[in-house]
Amino acid sequence: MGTPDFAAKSLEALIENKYDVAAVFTKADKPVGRGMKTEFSPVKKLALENGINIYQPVKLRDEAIYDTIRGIAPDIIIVVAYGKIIPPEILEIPKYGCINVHGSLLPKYRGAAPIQWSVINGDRITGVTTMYLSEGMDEGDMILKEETEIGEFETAGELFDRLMVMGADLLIRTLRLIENGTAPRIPQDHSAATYVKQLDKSLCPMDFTKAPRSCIKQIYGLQPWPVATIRSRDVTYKVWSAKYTDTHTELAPGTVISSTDEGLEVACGENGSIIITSIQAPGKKRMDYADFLRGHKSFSAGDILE
RNA sequence: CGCGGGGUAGAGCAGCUGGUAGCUCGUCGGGCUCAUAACCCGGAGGUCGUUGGUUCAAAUCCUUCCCCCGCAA
Repeated sequence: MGTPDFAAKSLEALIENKYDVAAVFTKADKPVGRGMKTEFSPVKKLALENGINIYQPVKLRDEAIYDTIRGIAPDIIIVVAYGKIIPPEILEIPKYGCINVHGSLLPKYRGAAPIQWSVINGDRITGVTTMYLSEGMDEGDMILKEETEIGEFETAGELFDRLMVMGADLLIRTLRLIENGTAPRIPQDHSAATYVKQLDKSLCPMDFTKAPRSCIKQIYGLQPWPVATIRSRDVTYKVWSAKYTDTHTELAPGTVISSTDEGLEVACGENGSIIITSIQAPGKKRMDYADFLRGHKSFSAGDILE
């Protein structure tokens, strides 16, 4: 059961490793994207290509669904980013239970957007965890974990792509342990749990009162969506990349220090600054700051970014 | 038919109440200078996304299609 790319990668691994995928559950198709065209989810596309039965129930908490799943009689149910809560009645059906692949080192970052938050918060290490599903949100016993370092300028999207590969690999290793009956059940330390919420645009405006590293991490953690922004003279610009500086300034956070081909240097918290090197104006595409300067009324030193 | 913005020299933009195109940077040549990414002079470089139409005349007005971007999901 799953929906986006992250889940499709795991499904792909199952297929490549000759696991018998009896059925796939994915969210109902709905209009998406420009023009509101209806696109199939990545998981559905992959399932179609491989001739796997597809189910797209609107709600799972339904006796008819339970019967359907009992009819399929799965040995195990694998849930990856399905986007729905699995009712306890379903958890009881497979003899080996239900397992999940999560994009963080549990119990840290339970919830919706663990990968993005690990970047935004400036973590240096993150990873993926496989676990048994329980009734609580990401509270089940853990099976395997794998760690990885987060690059200083790695975007959440890039990390996402790496973790979905790691996750798929970890899933296969987890299944092998379960098949051998040697899979551990490691209870989570619930007192150490943290929860993260889905990202939204309220996180976008740059908060220059924070330290330079936090500013940098805000920029890279919000990619590819929803993307950090700055605002000046009633125009909002997306900020795509930035670098550190060795500047020490007394200027108020958000003040433009300089605007050159090198980039837009802005004062941050802790008397530091960052230099924005890639930006996007409304209706335009992303461009290097030097290119942006050619045809736009640029920012000037002393401007205060909102 | 979900809403909206845009496709003009290598790059970024202006022109768009119609008269065969301009700015900044880059590039080439020359000059100035101890010197320079500075300054001055000059040159090259454009099927104005595509199709058809209106007109004496269209980048500018109408039309077909393609592509990019934002919102919304």
